[in-house]
Amino acid sequence: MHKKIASDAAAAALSSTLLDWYDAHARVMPWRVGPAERAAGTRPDPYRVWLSEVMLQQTTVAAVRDYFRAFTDRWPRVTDLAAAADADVMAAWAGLGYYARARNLLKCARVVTQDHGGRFPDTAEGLRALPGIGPYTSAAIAAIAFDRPETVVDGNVERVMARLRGIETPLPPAKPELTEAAAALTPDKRPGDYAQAVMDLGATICTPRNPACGICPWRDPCVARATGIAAELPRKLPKKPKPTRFGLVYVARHPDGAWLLETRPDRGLLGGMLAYPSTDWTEEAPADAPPVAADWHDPALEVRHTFTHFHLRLALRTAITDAPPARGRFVPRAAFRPADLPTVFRKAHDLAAAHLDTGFPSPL
DNA sequence: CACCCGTGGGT
DNA sequence: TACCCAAGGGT
Repeated sequence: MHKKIASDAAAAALSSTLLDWYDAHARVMPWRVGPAERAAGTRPDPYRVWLSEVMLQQTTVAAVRDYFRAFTDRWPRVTDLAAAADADVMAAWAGLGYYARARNLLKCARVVTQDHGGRFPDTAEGLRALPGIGPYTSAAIAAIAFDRPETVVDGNVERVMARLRGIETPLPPAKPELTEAAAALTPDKRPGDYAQAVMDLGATICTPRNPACGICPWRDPCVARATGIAAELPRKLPKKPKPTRFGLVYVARHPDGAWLLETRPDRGLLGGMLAYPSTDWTEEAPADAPPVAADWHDPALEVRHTFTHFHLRLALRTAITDAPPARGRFVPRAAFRPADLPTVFRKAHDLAAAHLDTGFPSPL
């Protein structure tokens, strides 16, 4: 995308300083090639770079680690992932959030396998055409896996550039300006290490709240540090308040112990995920709409959960019935793992399971 | 372009 | 508690 590279001595000195810092402080991560391996000529595996970058979208390193290991243990190559069942991949992603990423991950693996012979395109443009790969991820894979001098711009880079250059334009309007600042510093040597260096800097030193300017490799050239406003940058436009929505969630068990579950439609919130049947989630309390005929109980318990753009309060309903469900299917106890549910439904499960174990007249 | 789309940790 | 934040992409 952004092919402009460091063109003057000052920019080259800045990127060189940061690469020196990176060589001394790079964090160890499961998807990174260590210095010894790199010295031996080992290149990063594009599949692992891609998988880690998609998992890391809007997500912390700590949250990703175990998922990355689980995925690469189970599906070591992109062709293995392409051959996986949709439900297995969605279940393995459960809890990580932004489930469209998992749907696009699988689409992408299948396109790479079927249309590209199992090999990822080695340019940002080629990568950008794949499902779930946008401006950031295409540049990151091209730089890290294929040594292309692409400019990688994520939230860390935006924050670091705003401070380094003292850019006070608020986000998101500042995006083009910050991207230009980042492009002017991108080196043509070791662009992948440089990209990871800026992101590591943002994650460990140039942090959102209390930046550790005293130990920053860029403390001397940093404009915001000089003017004392580092912690205030980048400025951001105010956000819209989150409304609260309400709904009912139905947890039914068959006398044989099976749970009544459904797979949500591919599009929209929690798309493609395993779930308990529920009403629509609306700002006015919705009407009761049980998925199966039963003597439904109201345990007076509520699940509270906050999504990206609204708060949710779900009233719990429980039942035990062997009636044929109008919606969803009974999943045998042995075939159901609560960890396969997205978090809001895992909360509902935990609440219902505790209730069914104690206060509910259950034959189970 | 504005909006939609999760989650867990930090303050 | 309530808010902020994270290695964004799709529509």
